[in-house]
Amino acid sequence: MVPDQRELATAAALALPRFVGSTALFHAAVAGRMGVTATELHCLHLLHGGVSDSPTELARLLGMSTGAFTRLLDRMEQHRLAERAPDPADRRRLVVRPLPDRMAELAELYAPMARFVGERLARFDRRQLTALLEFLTDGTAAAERSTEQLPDVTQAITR
Amino acid sequence: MVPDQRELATAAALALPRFVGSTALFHAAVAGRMGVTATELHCLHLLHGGVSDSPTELARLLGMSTGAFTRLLDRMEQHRLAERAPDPADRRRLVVRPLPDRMAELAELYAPMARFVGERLARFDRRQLTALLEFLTDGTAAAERSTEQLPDVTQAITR
DNA sequence: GGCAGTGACTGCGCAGGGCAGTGACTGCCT
DNA sequence: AGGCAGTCACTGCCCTGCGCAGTCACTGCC
Repeated sequence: MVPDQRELATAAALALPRFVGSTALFHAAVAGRMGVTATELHCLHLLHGGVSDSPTELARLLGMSTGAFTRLLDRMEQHRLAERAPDPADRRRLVVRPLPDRMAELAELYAPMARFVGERLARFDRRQLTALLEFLTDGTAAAERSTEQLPDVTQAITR
Repeated sequence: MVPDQRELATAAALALPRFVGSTALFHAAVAGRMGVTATELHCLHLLHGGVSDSPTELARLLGMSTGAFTRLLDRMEQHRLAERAPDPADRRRLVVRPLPDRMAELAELYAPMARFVGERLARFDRRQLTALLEFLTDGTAAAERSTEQLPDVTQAITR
């Protein structure tokens, strides 16, 4: 049987949460092996992606308070994942910089997944890659937007 | 400029962790609105996907101990997300069943993401959908496998 | 019919994160 | 120039989710 377009779409929609769940779990496991938290690893990804170096902004992207982020940074410095540096332009602020120290270790742990991703992507043609890339980047934006615009309507909690 | 195959592939590989991170954060936010934990929601997904109904197996898939899962189940019952039922075949075991009670609420909160996913997938042709679906399902398997086979080699922790 | 193995469940401790308050610093607005 | 609200990172205090290890019930193998 050849699945039609609609079937493929619904199947993909169902596979998505499962994929995200298992991948997030893999991240957590990698973090565990490195002796750090999943949050620290998530932050490290943001730093390496060059998304931001501002504590407040990073805290927002990580979905946590600035207070919690302060202690997250403490841990990340302790674990040699990142470091604080003063912001010359504004003496209240500071910039967060990723450290290269443990990148080799990280790469080693990520290796099996990286290999899988590499192999899979190599099999796709340009149109397929474009679709996947669009889905990922626009999905990221949609997720961030949706997170901020979540309705408060949920008084219906049974308690 | 038209990006070539390799550029597309590396871009996708970079976009992946970001996507997973933001999506996981969205899940956590949805959970927060429902007054439950992200773990409870993750478990609920597994239950609805029909992945398993065994506490031990679910605990494994969620990356936690059976003891912690017992209390997770307690909370899920309290929050009307799932219920325990005895296993007629083995009186030590029990089966976990998802409850429909709060599905409407869940669907409402997921709506913006579901809409995005629906729209995006509708634009893709069959080949693109196939690629995406393969990537998701095989990626799930790869993540689960990789999680279990993580090397212990990480003595290099600076401590 | 005994016994190791497996299932779910409980005390205890720990750690990550929220909340609210603090002090340093900025830049706007008279 | 100078005061003042706003912003930034940081600190108790608390709450909660989870791991660990031990417990009891039950199974099936020998």
